[in-house]
Amino acid sequence: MGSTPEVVASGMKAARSSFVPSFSERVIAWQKMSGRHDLPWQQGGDAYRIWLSEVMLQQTQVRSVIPYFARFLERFPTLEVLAAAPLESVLEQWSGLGYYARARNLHRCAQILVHERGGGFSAEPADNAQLPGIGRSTAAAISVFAFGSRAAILDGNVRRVLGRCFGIAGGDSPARDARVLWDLAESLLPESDIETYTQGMMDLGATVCSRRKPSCDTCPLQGICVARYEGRQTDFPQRPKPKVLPQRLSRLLLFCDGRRVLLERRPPSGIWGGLLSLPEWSGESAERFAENQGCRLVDTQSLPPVTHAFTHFRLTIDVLLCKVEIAGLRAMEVRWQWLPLENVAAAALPMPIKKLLLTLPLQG
DNA sequence: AAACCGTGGTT
DNA sequence: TAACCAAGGTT
Repeated sequence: MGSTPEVVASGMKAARSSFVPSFSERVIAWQKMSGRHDLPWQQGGDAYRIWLSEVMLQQTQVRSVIPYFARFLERFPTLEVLAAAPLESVLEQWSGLGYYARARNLHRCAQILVHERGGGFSAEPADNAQLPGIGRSTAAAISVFAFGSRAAILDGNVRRVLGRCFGIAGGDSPARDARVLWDLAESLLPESDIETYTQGMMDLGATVCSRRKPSCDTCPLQGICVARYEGRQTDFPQRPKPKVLPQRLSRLLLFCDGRRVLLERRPPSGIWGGLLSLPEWSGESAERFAENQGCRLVDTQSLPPVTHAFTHFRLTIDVLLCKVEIAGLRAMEVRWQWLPLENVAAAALPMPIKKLLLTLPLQG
């Protein structure tokens, strides 16, 4: 019984189409073979760990996050422990990781989940996107990895992969680009294997489809990528014009009696919001400042300026080191705190301040 | 819409 | 070394 030409033809057609993998099939196959599978938050990830990792990874590289992730989980093993902890201890664990609104939002989010939302996340991305610190992409990632929901992420990696593969360079309207990319991301979702696909898009962007030197020869999308076809990989995504960073100057006081340093709680919003730092000095006399803090000024010394680069400005820090004797414990406002030197490393301090205090010979 | 919000590593 | 870059969200 030979096959009819029609059967053969349709069979060939079916066979042929199965050998032209779809976008998602390419990503999934690549992920299984070449993606990352041993990141700490990929091991038996419950929603709490997945959420924590996604927030820590916002604008932050994997290598930087790994030690913070482990320490944070050791201190706050569960969502309930985190919700019950004081914000101060959360900021202590976050110290050095940057973008401290993430830590404040994380803490608030934990309390909302525990006290108002039945103790956990929803499988529905739109629900989770209502929570503080969780936008559309992070909400989708949580729903995908914790619940297997079918939702699209659009982080920097996915933007770059899609922008290159489909030749979306943008330009005049970032809002329109975002809408196009989100629609594209959703239209490409596979019917199954959503976790592998989502991790694959992230890993592809992080390893193969990198910003400067993409490894197109090992890319599963090399046959369908517009940017590669046109040799314009580095045109995607289009980068905004660099702006001249403003220069700011901050004058800080370092009061130390040989055993403790005087710190001031920063306002809850703005740069280093909610952290402890050295008190800002408006220029009044150091003697007067000392008097107000209930201590006697023994010696002062200007330290070499410290420079620090933020995303949107450069900061020069002038520090006046003041050796003091604490005269008496007067009632201070809660924002003031004498911190023992041995507690500096674990305190909720901005990194440049922590490094300064750990570098200086303040003992004795 | 655009500004704001950290830090460490790479080039 | 200065500039660039990295798993965004909020206001």
